[in-house]
Amino acid sequence: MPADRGQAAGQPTISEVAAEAGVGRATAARTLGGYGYVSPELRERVLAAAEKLGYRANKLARSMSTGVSHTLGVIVADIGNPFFAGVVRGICDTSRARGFDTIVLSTYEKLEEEVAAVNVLLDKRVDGVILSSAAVGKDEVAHIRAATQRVPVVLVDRAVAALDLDTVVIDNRDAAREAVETIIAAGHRRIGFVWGPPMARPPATRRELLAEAARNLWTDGERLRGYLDALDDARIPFDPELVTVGRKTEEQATEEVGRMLAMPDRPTALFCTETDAVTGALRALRAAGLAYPRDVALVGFDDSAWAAVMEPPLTMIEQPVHELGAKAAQVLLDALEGAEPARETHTLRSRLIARASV
Amino acid sequence: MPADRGQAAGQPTISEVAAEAGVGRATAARTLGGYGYVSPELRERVLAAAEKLGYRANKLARSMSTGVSHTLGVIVADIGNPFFAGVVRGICDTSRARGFDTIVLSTYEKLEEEVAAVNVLLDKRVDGVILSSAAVGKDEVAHIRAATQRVPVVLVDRAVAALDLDTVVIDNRDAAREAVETIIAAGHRRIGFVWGPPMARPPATRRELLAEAARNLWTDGERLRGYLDALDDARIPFDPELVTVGRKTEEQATEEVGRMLAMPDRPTALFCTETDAVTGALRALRAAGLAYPRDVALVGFDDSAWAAVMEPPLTMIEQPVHELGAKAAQVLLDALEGAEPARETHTLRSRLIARASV
DNA sequence: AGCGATTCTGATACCGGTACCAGACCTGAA
DNA sequence: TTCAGGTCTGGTACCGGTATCAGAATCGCT
Repeated sequence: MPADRGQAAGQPTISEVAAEAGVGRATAARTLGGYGYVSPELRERVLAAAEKLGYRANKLARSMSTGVSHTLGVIVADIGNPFFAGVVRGICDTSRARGFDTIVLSTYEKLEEEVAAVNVLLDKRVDGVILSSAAVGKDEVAHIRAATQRVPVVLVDRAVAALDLDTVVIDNRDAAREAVETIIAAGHRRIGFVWGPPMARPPATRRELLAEAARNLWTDGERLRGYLDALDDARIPFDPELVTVGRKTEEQATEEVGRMLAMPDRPTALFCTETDAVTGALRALRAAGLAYPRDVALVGFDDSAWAAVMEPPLTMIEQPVHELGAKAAQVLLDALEGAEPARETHTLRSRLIARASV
Repeated sequence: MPADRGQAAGQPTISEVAAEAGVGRATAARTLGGYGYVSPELRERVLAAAEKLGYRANKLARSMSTGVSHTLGVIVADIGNPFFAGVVRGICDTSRARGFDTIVLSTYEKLEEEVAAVNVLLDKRVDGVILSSAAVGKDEVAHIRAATQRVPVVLVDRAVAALDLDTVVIDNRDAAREAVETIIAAGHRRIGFVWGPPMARPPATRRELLAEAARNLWTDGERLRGYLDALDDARIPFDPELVTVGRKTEEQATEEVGRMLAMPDRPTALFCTETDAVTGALRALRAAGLAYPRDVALVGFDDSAWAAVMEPPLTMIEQPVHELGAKAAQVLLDALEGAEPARETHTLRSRLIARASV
């Protein structure tokens, strides 16, 4: 006799329900699965039996049989980042509303974790994948390409140039330009850029910087371009000394901003491309005995409750995180329902919340 | 001929690998599954065939057959809360290290979502569940009890009195007492408590407040008790007017703190039990034209980068979020590996980070 | 050489669902 | 009465793995 492997204590199966109701297995399955013909009378009997036994369909078995799991896979760079937490919530809300579960995986910005995550999702036979990838170059997208051959994939927050996929992003470049324009309008001409693409040393030229940007995260590149756009429009020369260098950590931001602040012609304004860059900059400001907006103006990405309660409150860029996730889920779900994949980029608008830091 | 349901484009199965290698299905399965006997020669052939076809085991099918999914289910109250994000990371890190995947679900503090989440996880046949529940009373734990009959369940962050389960929490009561003691040591005697259990109106008595607390989230109750402990030790009479009332939102905190601040004998210190309570209090302070620590001292739960960069920096309680998750995962995994469930409560220590707000 | 033990293989029956299909039963029209 | 057609049921073959087991091949030992 085979052991009762695969059967947790007393999980009733459809066969048991059928036996209890005194009908065939197929009939019970049709009733419980909600497909095919079944007379009201038998239906009633089956339902009663299922109720009595506390039957719950084994979704694993169902997925096996149908090949559909009604589950979306989500891979984000860092679930601990409120930005992604918001995006995930948007995804969950809309997919839930359309009858799909979600499995969320976080890569903590590591490409190898991302590859592993894709495999986990594929192994679990999710129906589709939403991904904010750390991949950039052609040689880093093999796992994504492999995934697209199995299930629809939509990119969120970060476009990947090497890939032609449905993508949902915000207007990073415009948002950055608007922020820097605001700074310029307040009379500043020496504007530091905190958290560009990580480089070993300051770029020698603007060209070198852009080349490096192209080899890094799409969002960073876009925000950098927006910064340069604003500088160009105002005919402010680009100074390579005014962009941070090195790894993207709060500590590094503190250090680099400290370096800028120590320059004889130090920046009078700082544009921070992420929330950790803001806190890092703030630390540097304090260390240098400087205050905003008096000594230096400050604008950053990713608004939060904290930014609003700072004294003075911070001018920040608010991203439509929930909509970003919702839209991504919608695009994916539509594709799953047979809509022709348009492979287009959906760009959502962010918003500059002017407060008192510039 | 049956349609090719269940089979995504070109996913090779074990049968195809077996055919390609010219061996029986069972032999291929043994090789790829890593169990049973198989000669080096055939093993080599099978491996080569699998490689050639790009075979990946269907974990769904495997789970069906073995009844084990190597997946942990995690249900937290709000993944958007950095506290829980940290806990989740702790869980993921350790379960990953021990060969388990995790499925994370967020209930956004709604009990019905929690019930649904439990069902989703059970339907997906996870091997165990880690849960920070919003349930309190005996009548709210049916879903948890049902889950425990199928798989091991460990509670994290929030104990549930009605349940006898393995539980991993922090020393909320002690932490709160220590924080309030610090405030008292600085000479304060009128100390507001921001974000107690939600009540319609201020409690008439201390007894009523405690009764209400018992009907609410465990953490809130513990923190409240710690507050009262410190008051008692210092022989400071309890004033019901000094605890906030109403729903637990940042707005409500702002409003209630505003009310306190308008009192003739207003509090000279505020103890905030959660991060949103801190930002809410800060808003109220600003609205009242008051500054900390000059006019009122401030201590709050859940340290963050922002708290450190505030001017002046905030004294906060830091919770060991990562350890909390890691420990919970460890306890669950041990139970899964057959360790006798001890059904004990593991209490982790938090830490008061003294900065400049008191 | 004979024979039991050991090594190894591949049928085959599961797991718990879904899908197909043959056929029973019941109509109603010719 | 017969038969075409519809309604409804349950047997059975899947899905892609794992587990059992009978038996073939090989081996060592007397």
